[in-house]
This record gives sequence, C-alpha cells and structure tokens, in this order.
Amino acid sequence: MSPSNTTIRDVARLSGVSPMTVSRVINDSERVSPETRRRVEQAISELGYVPSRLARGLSRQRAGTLAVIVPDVANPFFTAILRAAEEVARRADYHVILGDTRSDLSVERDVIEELIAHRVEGMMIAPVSDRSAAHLRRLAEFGVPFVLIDRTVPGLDCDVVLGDSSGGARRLVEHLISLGHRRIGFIVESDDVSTARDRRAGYEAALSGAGIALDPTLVVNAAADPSGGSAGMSRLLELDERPTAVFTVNNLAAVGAIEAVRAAGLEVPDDVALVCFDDIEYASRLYPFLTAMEQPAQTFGTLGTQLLLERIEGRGPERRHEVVLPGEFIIRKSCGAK
Amino acid sequence: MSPSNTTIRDVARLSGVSPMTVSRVINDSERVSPETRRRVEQAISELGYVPSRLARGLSRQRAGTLAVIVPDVANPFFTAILRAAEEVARRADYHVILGDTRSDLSVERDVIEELIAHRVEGMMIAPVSDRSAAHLRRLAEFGVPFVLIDRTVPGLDCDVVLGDSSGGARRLVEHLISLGHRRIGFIVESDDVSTARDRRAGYEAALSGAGIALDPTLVVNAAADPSGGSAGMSRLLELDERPTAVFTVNNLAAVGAIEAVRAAGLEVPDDVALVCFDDIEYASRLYPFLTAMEQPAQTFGTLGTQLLLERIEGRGPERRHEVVLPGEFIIRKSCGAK
DNA sequence: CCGGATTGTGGTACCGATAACACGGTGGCG
DNA sequence: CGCCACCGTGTTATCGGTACCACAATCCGG
Repeated sequence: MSPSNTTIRDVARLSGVSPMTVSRVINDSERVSPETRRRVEQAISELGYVPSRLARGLSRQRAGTLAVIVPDVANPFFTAILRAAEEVARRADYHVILGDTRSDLSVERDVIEELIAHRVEGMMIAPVSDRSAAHLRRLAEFGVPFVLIDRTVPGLDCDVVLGDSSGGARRLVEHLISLGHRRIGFIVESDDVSTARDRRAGYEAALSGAGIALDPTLVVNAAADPSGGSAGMSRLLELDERPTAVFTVNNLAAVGAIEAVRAAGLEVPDDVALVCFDDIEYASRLYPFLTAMEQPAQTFGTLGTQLLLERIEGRGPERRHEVVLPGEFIIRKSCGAK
Repeated sequence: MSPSNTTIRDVARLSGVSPMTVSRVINDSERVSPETRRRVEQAISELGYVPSRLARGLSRQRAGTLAVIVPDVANPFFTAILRAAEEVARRADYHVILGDTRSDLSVERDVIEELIAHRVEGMMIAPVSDRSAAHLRRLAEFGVPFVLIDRTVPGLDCDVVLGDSSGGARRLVEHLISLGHRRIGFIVESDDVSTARDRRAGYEAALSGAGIALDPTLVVNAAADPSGGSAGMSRLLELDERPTAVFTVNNLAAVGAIEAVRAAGLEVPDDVALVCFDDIEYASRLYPFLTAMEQPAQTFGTLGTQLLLERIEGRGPERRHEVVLPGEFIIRKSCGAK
C-alpha cells in the first residue's frame, strides 16, 4: 500500500484526533495547540502522508490550476511567455496546464471546453482569431476568469496584454522607407487576427505618411508560420514588379520568407530587404540577422499571469486592464541598413 | 448562477432519473434505454451542464492529468518534446501539466512533490541529474508511473527514451579529427548527468581511436546553457595552447561558446571549429551554421508519452523499456568542413 | 408456463478533503 | 464569584461524481 492511499483519516486515527484537526495542521491554520500539532505532524511523517490536492480542490471549489493556451508552443515568442507564466504560477502555488491549439480554431474550442470541465481556475490565452470569441464567451458564461495575451478579440470584456502592433509595424515600415524602399510587400495573416489588423494599419500608416500609394497586390495573406511565409514570399517574387522589401507579420513567417527568397536564387537583403515582428532569440545570438520589432515576451507572460491571478483572487479592479507593451526595434542585417 | 455550478443531481432532477443514470449517459455506458438517454441529454443541454473532471477524478482515483518536467522549456529541444507530448496526451484525453525546473535540483524536488500531491497519473521527466534519484524514488514509493527522457538515472527501474549520446559524440569528434584537428576541447556538464557522461565517453573513444592522448585541460565543466558555454569557451581560449576545435555538450552551450569566441575577437570556424549536440531549428533554417548531432526531439516526446500512457493503463510490459534513438549528423559551417 | 438470465434503474456509501457550526473548558473582568 | 469571550477540537454535511449491489421488469429456453 503506497502512501498516496493514505488519507487524512489515517493520520487522524494514528494521532488520536479528528480529521478536521489534521486538516488544520496541514493548512497551518491557527487554533491548534502546539502539542496536538506535534503529534499530528509526527503521524504525518510516520505515514508519509501527502494530502490530495484533488480532494482539496473539489472541497474548496478551487483546483489550484490554471491553463495557458497558445497557438504554437514551438514559437520562441510563446515559449518565453509560457516559461514566465509557469514560474509566476508556481510561486503562487498554482499548476499550469498547457494547451497548444496549433492555430486551429476547433482544437482551441475543444481545449477550452475540456479545461472548463477540468475546472481550472483561470486561463491565459493567445486566441487563434476573432472567431475565438465564441469559446471565450463560454468562459464568461461559466465564470472562468481569463486574460488575453498578444491578441485581443473585439467585443470581449476581459484583461488583455498586447504589444504595440500598429506602432511597431509603422516603425518597421518607416525604416524600410528611410532606406529608400517604395515597393514594400507585406505578408500577413487574415484580418480576423487582431495583431494582423493592427500591423496592417501600421503598414498602411507608414506608407501613407510617406506619400506612397497602397498597392494591394503587395499585401499577401498567408499563415503566420514558415510555410505561410514561404508561400507568401513566393507569390510576391512572382509579381511583374516585385517588391524590394518585405515586412512579415511575425518571426516564423520571416523564416519561411527568407527560405523562399533563397530558393528563388536571391538573397536577403541584397535582392529583398526584410523586417518582421518578434525575435528568434537563439538564432539572433548565433547570427544577428533579423531586423525586428522585438516584443518583451517574458513580460507578456509574467504580467498576464499576474493579472489572471488577481482576477482569480477577486483582487482585480472593476474596469478591465488593457496593457500595451512597447517593443524594441532592433536593426540587424536583413533590412540592408549599413 | 453559472452552469459550472450545475451538478449531476440537477440534471437528474430535471430529467426525472437518478444521478447514477445521468452518470451512465455521460460516460456512454450501455444499459440506458434510448428514451431515458434522450431525456437526460435534453436536460443536459437545457442546463448547459458540463461534468466536473475534478470530481470524476477524485471518485475514480484517476485525475486524467500527466506532467511533463524539463530543465528548460525555452530550449528548442525540450520545447519540441513538450509539444509532441501535449499532442499525444490530448488525443488520449489527458491534460498536461508543465514543470520547468530550470535545471535546479531543489525546484525539481518541489515540483515533483507538488505533482504527487496533485495526484497526476504519471510523469515524463528529463531529470536534472543523477541526484534526481531521490525524488524519482518518491514516485516509485507512491506508485506514480514515470518515464525518463533524454537522460537516465542509474539504478532506477523505469522506462527511458534516450539519444545515442556516446555514439553521437564519437561521431562528432571523429569528424573534427578527420578535418585534421588534434587539440579538441570539450565543454560539458558535470558527470552526474548521464548525457554528459555518455558524451564524454564518446569524446574519449574518438580520441583514443585516433591515437590522440586525452588532455584533461581541454575538458571544461560548465552549465549546459549559453552562459556555461561562454564561460567554458573563455577558459579554453585562455589556455597556452588553445584547442583548434571544440565540442559542446548541447545546442545552447554552443551558442554561448560562439559568443565567447567572437568576444575574444576570433571567429568560428576559422579560429575555432565547433560541433555540438542538438539543433536549434529556426536558427539553422535562417542560417545553416551549427554542425550538430540532431536528435529527433519530437519522437522523444511522442514515444515517451506513449510509453507513459501504457504504464498508466497497465499495458506496459513487465520489463522496462529502454529506447535509444539515433541522431542525425548534420554538417554545416561551424566545423569548418569544406 | 416457470426459473434463471438479462436489462434498466435506483440506493447507498465513498473518493479525500473542508466549511460551518457546536461545544466543553479556561481565563479575564466587573 | 458569575458571565462571557475565546480557545481548541469534534460533528455533520457537502464538494460532484462513481462503484457496487439490489431489484423490478422483461426475456428466453425447455
């Protein structure tokens, strides 16, 4: 018989008190005489008793778990967020359940539904798109606190932690313009992702600010991952008058885009300059190549989790938080700046 | 009142049956008349009832959760493992709790202890070092199934999924030797990590196979991360007769080592050739630089999780599994091969 | 047409903890 | 010296499910 089958009653029996008293000892509540506490502790260690969080969770109606849901853990941006979240949660004595939706709306729906059933106390979510609204409303319906990170979803009343997508995008594109580029391509997800919308707005603002007419053929919709980036770039390269510079909506799309450039026998930045959102830390340390708007991923995770914990503990303010974190513009090689 | 407070009894009342029958409907067990099933399902959807996994877990003594514990989620190798694990687990209707130990033994101890309390059904662990044995024995003591990945711990009777560390290391070092190097440095973790031991064995085998005497000053102990790699490389560069090539125990140490080389005003591979274990996927796609023994991280995760699920479901064989996965040797630039 | 097997359902206890309340004993204060 | 607050502890019910057994109704073969 393993000690995990040892219950609070066994301890109570051995130490000659009621289960309730043992519970008090476990939870460090006052109102236990030193002598009793000693006896109970003795029994606990004698039996190797470890209280069940599961049972405690059911009884207290507080499972002590929260979930972090991202479109792709393998994206270093989300990995950093997850890592920070795990740390903050652990310090607050919470466990973190991971959900990787692979940018698939129906996976996201299922995951969220599952986690509602699991009675997690809260979720930190980087939603797939605006169409996530349906599942997110379920959370509200069930009274499960949640915080959105990286992407917002219109019409949802909840805390969000975002990057400055439009400002960042504008800055990136302005930089390309300052380098003399006029035909600037943009590889971006569909408009039902808030970051895509905002970055597109920044892109357009930069262009119009420089008096450059928007050429719709230069804006390509594609998944924000390597294969999407590659497909998008291929299409841009096939244009009669191809762009001299390209802005990709995120780091992984940039990877694919660069691969496509090379596959076409061209080079970045010589033939096509490139800028993007989000860094790839270890890649940049090995080879400082990507000119990027680097977002403070760790802060996203830390802050998001803290906001979530506040909500869970009912300490959150009435009004929702909307935090916008500025990015850091890092000029490296891919933009072709000297 | 949110639907998450709706219980099986509410459903029972509304549909005019006993909670037990509702439970049967939820669990798709036979022995429910079509008519009753219909009525119950009607009530369920009417109330928006979502059964509590928490309660079910307590009652069944099976929480439906497993844990994945790694030294560093931000290492792309472990990220890939985690991602695969999450997917396999989800398909089997399990939730994954993440533990990031940051290579800290005491964090690992706490995390494991916490997860025992949580009554997770099993754990997949990349242990910090041999000194993890103490916590791991706790798992055995509590009858919690676990599978070790990437690293083994001597004297522990459990399933393990490993890479071919000694063979891989030998191959890497032999390659350096074939390029004419005789003074080959090795930056490695302390010997209480099985991969460090095995890779050291491979290193030594390659040297002695080529008739090169082992020079202990060329073997430097350092953490298997960027700062360790950097420190290790610095020390090697300060030697009177410094190595012409270096083998680092893993990918992140390689990053640090390269940074140190550059900080010293030198270059890889011109001044120092470099090879390592494990790839950094996106870095290599952007810039195929690291000559590495690439391990099939995803397979580690998939296989490890499958083995774990087998153990949990009691389908595991009597004898323990010990799977050794071969790596793929990829020659790029850092070794200086033409 | 009867006895035993099968089917559909309910009752009760229990999983392992905790909340809420009750209660006897002690000490301080008027 | 009596009353009341407080202290330490126990009792009971409950969290939301499920296992196990019981049981009435129906079915079947001989």
